[in-house]
Amino acid sequence: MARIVAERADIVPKLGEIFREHGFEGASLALIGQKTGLGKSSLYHFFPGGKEEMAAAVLADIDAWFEANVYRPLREADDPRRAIADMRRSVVDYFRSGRRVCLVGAFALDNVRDRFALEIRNYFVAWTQALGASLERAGHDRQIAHQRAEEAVANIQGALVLSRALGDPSVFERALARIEAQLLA
Amino acid sequence: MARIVAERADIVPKLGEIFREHGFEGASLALIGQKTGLGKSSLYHFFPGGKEEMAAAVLADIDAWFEANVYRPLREADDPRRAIADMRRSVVDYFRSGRRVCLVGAFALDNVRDRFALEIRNYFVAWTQALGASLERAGHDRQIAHQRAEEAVANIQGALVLSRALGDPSVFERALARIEAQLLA
DNA sequence: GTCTATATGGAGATAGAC
DNA sequence: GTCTATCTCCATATAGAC
Repeated sequence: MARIVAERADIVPKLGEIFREHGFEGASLALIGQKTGLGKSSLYHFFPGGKEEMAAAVLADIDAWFEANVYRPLREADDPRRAIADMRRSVVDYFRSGRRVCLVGAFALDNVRDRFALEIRNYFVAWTQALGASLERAGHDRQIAHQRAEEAVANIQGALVLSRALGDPSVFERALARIEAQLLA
Repeated sequence: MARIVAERADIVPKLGEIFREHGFEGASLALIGQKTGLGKSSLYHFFPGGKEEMAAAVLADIDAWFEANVYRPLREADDPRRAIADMRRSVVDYFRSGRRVCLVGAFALDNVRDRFALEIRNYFVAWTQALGASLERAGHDRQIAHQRAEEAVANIQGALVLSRALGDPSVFERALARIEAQLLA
């Protein structure tokens, strides 16, 4: 099972952290090599497409994580209100109370936005639709459910921006408490 | 008055647009030279500190604009509720219904965040305090006013992220209508 | 799969003439 | 204040041995 040699699957999460901390352009191959402990040759062995392929792999990894841990629970849970409360916990945890940046949100504001426009779009569409489905099953009108979901997803991003700008994780936690309350109201 | 030769004051707004569109690292000196019509020498004549000084000048310019057009009206207007409605209009206009990125928010998520940590922080603190002052004068408890202001400022950033990610300005406009309604409620 | 060495381009920045 | 020419450095990416 566990091998000494590197595998793509081991590297991708590390790449994610590096991109989160330094951004796409700020994550030089030298830095990536340093942080992953891999030489450039190894990196190109795993990702022949270079940095762009690395970022794409990270985005796919993020998508898979949210699909399994956020979207699907929202869509399929027996109790939609409980699923929303679970979402809050997952999200606060995932973003480390706002200390961790949302890579997709950061990409959306960044120079790379055009290169990953589809992935960025899909992330937010999927989240909004899954949350909308939960709200609908919780008894809301379809239109209202979608509106509220969109609002919540946007507000989470806003909380990430502000809490990072102020260097204050409590901003994020308070915001997520409010967002959950609004969703459950 | 109006001279042919370039002045710092003429260049800074252009720099702002370039940084908004391409990010700090994506705005190469070659690109800046191209878009401003100035050679590198001229740019270094105006900004001996290079790109960092350019970005600092842009942030100072943004701060001055918000101070004059947003913060001061919020603090000093006779009718605080009217000031909040004016803020919404100013903000929708300024961000071109979400088509224009908030440079400060983008910097907050970017690699350059540490270099401009103070300016980024001040932007959001000033906005939150000015809006909080308006809400207080509108009759809210000090604590509540601050909370609501922080929430609104964060939500505006979230609206910018989402509307850009979806490529849909209507997301931004709807969000700002909601935000205004929540502030005036 | 990982190493060392290297190609090549573009980045930020500067010098000095005009 | 703006030009042309140039410096230096580091970026991404590749080649080929092991």
